[in-house]
Amino acid sequence: MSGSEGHTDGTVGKALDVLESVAEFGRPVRFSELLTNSRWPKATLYRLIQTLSSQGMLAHDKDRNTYSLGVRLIRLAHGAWKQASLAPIAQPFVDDLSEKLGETVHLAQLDNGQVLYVDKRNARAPISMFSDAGKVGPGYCTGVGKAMLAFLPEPELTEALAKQAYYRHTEATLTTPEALRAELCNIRETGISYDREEHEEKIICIAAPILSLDDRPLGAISVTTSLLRHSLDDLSAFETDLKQTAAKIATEAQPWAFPMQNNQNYPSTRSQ
Amino acid sequence: MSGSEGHTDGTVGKALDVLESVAEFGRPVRFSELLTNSRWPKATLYRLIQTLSSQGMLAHDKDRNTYSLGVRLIRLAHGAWKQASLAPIAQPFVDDLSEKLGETVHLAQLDNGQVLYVDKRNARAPISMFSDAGKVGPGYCTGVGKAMLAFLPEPELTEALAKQAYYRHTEATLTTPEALRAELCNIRETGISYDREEHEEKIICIAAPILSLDDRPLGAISVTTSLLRHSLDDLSAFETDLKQTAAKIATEAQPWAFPMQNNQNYPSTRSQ
DNA sequence: AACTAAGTTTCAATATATGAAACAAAACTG
DNA sequence: CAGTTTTGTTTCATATATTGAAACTTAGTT
Repeated sequence: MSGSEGHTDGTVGKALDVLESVAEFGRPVRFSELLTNSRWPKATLYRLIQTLSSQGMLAHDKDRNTYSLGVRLIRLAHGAWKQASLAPIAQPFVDDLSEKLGETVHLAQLDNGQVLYVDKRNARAPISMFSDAGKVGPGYCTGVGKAMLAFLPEPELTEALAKQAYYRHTEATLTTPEALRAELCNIRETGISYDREEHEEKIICIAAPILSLDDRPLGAISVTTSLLRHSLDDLSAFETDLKQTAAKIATEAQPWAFPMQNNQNYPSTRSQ
Repeated sequence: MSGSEGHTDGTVGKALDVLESVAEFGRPVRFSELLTNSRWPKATLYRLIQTLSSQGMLAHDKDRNTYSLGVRLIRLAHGAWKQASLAPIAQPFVDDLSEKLGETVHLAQLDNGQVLYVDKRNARAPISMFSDAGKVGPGYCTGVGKAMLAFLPEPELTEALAKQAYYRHTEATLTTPEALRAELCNIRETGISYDREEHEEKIICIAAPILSLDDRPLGAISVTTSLLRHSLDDLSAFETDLKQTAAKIATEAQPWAFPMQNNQNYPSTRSQ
């Protein structure tokens, strides 16, 4: 129910929107379920679904008459992850950092005002693949989100700020664009962003942006921990390592000349 | 250059085809490069690319005028991975198996006649996310591929066999549909499939299909090793564990009633 | 068997995509 | 730095694909 409903980009836009609805359900879904939530009439939706199924973007379960996201997406995403995400480049540096600090490390990028996690290392335990990469989170109340927003140049920043949900997750959540803007200003000066239980009780994090030569945010990297184990002051001890890692990734990323994930204005899914 | 060129599924099909071409390049690509490999005239391709970019499926680098796959795909794929892949369900079992055997374990599904890896555990070393999941491999010369093909019911099998590249990777590669059919017949009887250096010299593997109640292949799981460390005979010692793991995953997957990845007939990318 | 809901097909009206060709803007070239 | 080539963008009449109300079929209920 958020976002600018705007542009449909013809049939393709509609088809992608359908894909997004199926994704939102998070489970195999029936035609009629999609229909109730759909902006398009029965026949239109029906044909879109047929097309997507025949294309392998949706998988149709004949027995139950349900649709899920198709595995073709996984194949395509692998390509996206390799060519348009910082993850493959950042991998060794993220490894080093997580090993040195022994805490959970996140690597994220901006996607349409939201945070998209592209890599992660858990405190211990090797983690398994897609379960974490590909996840989305809010921009306005996460360490990585604020770190990237803080360095977004003006036209885009306003757009991104307008897309935030400003839902009060905790006492500490910043719930107005004004409060957020002030915080971002501060972050831009220090080059470091904190999440002070703004997204989840007892969970804190320190994050640094990964910046291009012209100071545009390519991504962000963060160290997350729990108040049960560390205080905010403890986190600040990670600042130097974090900034160094971010700098290394930025250097490495520069030659590859990263595609700015700009100008995207597809109807966003829920964003809290 | 392969596959059935056939169905375009209107604009949506064309757009997805463009996406696929960008994926095939594996690097940021210019409009003109896409144009040379494109079946559509300039203006058409141009508008498709514009639409895809505005939708976040492609990322446009203004400076270099190149296009890459967009991060939106990663978000969508996360959904696909969670709802349409065996990976989340199989995770604990794959963990157990890889820990017990100390060898590389692959979890795969069929996608349009090809093998799509949806999870992986390395012999040691925690591996990072998308770097492995999302990869594709050939069906006709991998352990998991043959394990799944062997249990494909007739109409689909013929279709799948027709999509194989039959490229001779090694001496041992089966390079004709006939030879493959014979091998599949054998696999169906034993319930176990071997890769005897058919894809890569010195690399061998043992695989078992993960079957639904009506014996359709939901996926396959394999243990891979090198001839430098193990013989084919050694591998057969893993048979019991492998089959048990496959059975456990199948049981767990049943209630979720898996979307059969059927009837897909989108123009396949290169398939060797 | 009668009823209801879910899924599929039809078809004329309409919106959309098409693509040849003209145009504009970069990128070379001498 | 004018001239030339290549690459990228726009135009517009035409062809085509999409639309959606309604009819229809099939599956599920009572």
